[in-house]
Amino acid sequence: MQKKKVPSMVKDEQLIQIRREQLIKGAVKLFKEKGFHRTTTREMAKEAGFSIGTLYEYIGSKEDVLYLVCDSIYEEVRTRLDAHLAKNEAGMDRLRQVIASLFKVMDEMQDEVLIMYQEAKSLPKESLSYVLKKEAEMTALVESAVREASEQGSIAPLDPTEMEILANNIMVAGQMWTFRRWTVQKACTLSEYTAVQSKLLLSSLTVEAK
Amino acid sequence: MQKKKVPSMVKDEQLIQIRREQLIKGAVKLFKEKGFHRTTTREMAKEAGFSIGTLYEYIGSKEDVLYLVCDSIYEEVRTRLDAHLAKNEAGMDRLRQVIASLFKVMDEMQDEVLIMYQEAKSLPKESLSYVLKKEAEMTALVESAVREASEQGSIAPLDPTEMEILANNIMVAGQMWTFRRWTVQKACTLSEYTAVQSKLLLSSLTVEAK
Amino acid sequence: MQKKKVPSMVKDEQLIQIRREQLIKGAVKLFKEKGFHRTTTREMAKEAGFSIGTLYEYIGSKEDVLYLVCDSIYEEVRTRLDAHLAKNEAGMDRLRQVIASLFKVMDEMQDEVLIMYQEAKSLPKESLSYVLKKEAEMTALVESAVREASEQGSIAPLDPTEMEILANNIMVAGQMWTFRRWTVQKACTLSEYTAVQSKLLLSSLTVEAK
Amino acid sequence: MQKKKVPSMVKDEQLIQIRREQLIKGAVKLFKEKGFHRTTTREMAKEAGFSIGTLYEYIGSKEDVLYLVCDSIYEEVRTRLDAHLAKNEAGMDRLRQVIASLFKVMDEMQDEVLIMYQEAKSLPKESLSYVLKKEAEMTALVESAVREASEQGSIAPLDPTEMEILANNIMVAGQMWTFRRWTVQKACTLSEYTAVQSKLLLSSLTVEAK
DNA sequence: CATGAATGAGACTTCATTCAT
DNA sequence: AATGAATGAAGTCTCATTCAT
Repeated sequence: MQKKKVPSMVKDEQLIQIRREQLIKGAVKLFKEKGFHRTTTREMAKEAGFSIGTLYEYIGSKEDVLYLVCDSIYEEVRTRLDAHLAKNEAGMDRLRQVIASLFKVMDEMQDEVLIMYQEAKSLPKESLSYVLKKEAEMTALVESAVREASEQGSIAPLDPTEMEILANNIMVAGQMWTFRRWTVQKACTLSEYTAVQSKLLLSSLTVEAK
Repeated sequence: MQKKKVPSMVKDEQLIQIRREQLIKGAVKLFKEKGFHRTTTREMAKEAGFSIGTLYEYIGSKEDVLYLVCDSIYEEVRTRLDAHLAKNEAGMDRLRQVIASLFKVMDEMQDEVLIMYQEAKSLPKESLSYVLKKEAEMTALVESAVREASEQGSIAPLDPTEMEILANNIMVAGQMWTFRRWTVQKACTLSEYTAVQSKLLLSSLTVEAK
Repeated sequence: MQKKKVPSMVKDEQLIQIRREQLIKGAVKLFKEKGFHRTTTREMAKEAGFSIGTLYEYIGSKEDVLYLVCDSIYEEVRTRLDAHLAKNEAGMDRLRQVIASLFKVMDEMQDEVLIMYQEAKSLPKESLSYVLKKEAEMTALVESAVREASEQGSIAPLDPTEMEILANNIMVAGQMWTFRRWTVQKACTLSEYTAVQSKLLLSSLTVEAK
Repeated sequence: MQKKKVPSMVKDEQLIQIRREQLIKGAVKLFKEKGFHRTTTREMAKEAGFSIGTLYEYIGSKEDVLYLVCDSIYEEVRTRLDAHLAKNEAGMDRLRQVIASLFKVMDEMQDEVLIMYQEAKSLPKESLSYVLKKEAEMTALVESAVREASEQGSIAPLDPTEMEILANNIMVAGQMWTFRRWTVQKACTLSEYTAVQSKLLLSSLTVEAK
């Protein structure tokens, strides 16, 4: 569950950071095109702009690249989400804001999100746990917004299980925008999608004015 | 978009059927454990109970096995779903029945469903289209139940986009039961899950008695 | 050096003959198209009109087919050559007749001759010896015609080595018509070729009238 | 018809040259023993002194080795022939020199020549065309010597078709020394062979003093 | 630190041959 | 005598990883 330490032969921490950023950027591009398994280490090195030998100065195995990519994607998602959620609202408004932000971020990072959900399963067990934990943290964030809204809501409040499932529904609705894109992005724009999902998902928490 | 014809050197159609069933059964087990890419053709043959030479009497390439597996899973899902939906109800009851049945089938076929959603992307383009089409058919089935319920409902009816997205939400809620199992199956049983999701997903179509 | 006995599980000698003729005919067609090594036993069986199991009732190994084919071709070449040489001439006329007949047969059996010269090397040693012996017999036939002509000639006779080489030159001239066809058949017709080669090859035995 | 570019993963052009020379040398030895089809890529690598992985750093496919071998043989034949033909003679002497040189080279490179004539047919079409073109160039060289001799000759000159066929006869006589070696090398030494063939092949261009 | 040539295990696939029916 | 499904050795080629320079 710990942040896994990816081994490197290089001492200079700053250089490691730079090289890994290059690496991740190239790898995302390649994984997007052909998936993790069909991408070779040589291709990764080339796309990153260095040699295969150098690649192995900064990672221990091919799987490390996948871990680096997944970790970086989650980090980025969190960063962006936090940025969107900077101004602190509360209750129902907060929840709507969370949904809108989540969807926005999912839209901005479509390719990365797709990679996460399609390739994470290839991570070694330990790395997978770590990534799943991060995902759980995000769900918890959503859930806490749900809880707040529920408590403040004008309707009979949801019980804990219901809140947990609703939080998951919201998360999945965000992911749906990318992994069912062929259907859902043909039907509407992101803002329409956000509006409709807010209505559908939150109707158990609201009474619409007639 | 056509059902792809997987080539075989064997003439006896019935034998082909038998062997492919053995093959699919073994492959599902292996894919479940290690994924498609990490499973070798030899392992597939062995698990199915025949030699590598025999394997290639019944398929043209490794990818054909994945196609066979995906196709068979969808076929099975449809068959089971149709069986569950035999008795014809209507309106809101019908929709609740569709949801319950869908979730039931997803629960029964957890491993298979997981494989579908994780490996389908590795299918060659054409086969992928075919599989996506099958998935779209199922979504359409759900959507028609939504439409019926919406029209009969006591609340302001949903517009077409809303109905489409709701149908997708329902489909995804079914899949969630398997691919977020570590979260959601820890929180509740299938029947609880079904009850909660019915409430949450359908609240936009119902007014709960106070 | 003996005519090799190709093993068969079948008793009926007549049937063996029939099946092997079918087999040879099909094999010649296939070898012509793709060579011996690139032709599979399955293809041979199919082209011959029976199953792979039946094929192995009439031969012991794939190489046997090649032997059968080569043997049959030589047999055919000899038969045709003998037919052409039926009317007995003598001396120079005989030699000219031998050349013309040889070339004629080579022309008629181009594909077969090509196969012989390209695939014979793949025969097992023993079979190869046998085939080479047949070829040596034909060369001997030519050589004897050369000898006769030389003795009867109006010019200083050739010594034995010269005669042997001349005989080989004549044989090779016949084969050239097929295996250098892209050059030589573009330059002239068979009868022109025969005339020219007779002049060139036999000029050491003749004095042309001035 | 272009010189085909055989792909390599290695950048150092000089190293490519070295490794390919090792490869060709080993391959010639193996092809000599068992032919192209019966030689495995592993054997090639081993004989060349490196691993199978390294082999594929320097070629794209097994067929590339055959092409490399054939190309190299022709190159070598040409180089040697040109060396032999350095001193410029003319007319009949030139033609005799060409024949002697050709035969000499064929004798020196017996194994290689045999490979060329037995395996070239297995080259992919394009490579085959390229090799045939090289062979045509050599024939043209011979033909031009024939033409010169014919024009200078004391006898009625040959017409173009006759000259072309004579050139082919000379080429084939050279090849005969290797591919009918079991007959012809038993009968005489190379210098005897050269003398006899010069007499036989060129008698149409000369009048021998009595 | 960077490079890239070398390695070899192991992947997929073919196909000659057998043998029960 | 005919069939064709089954077999598995063996072939070609890939690619993650190492290590000398």
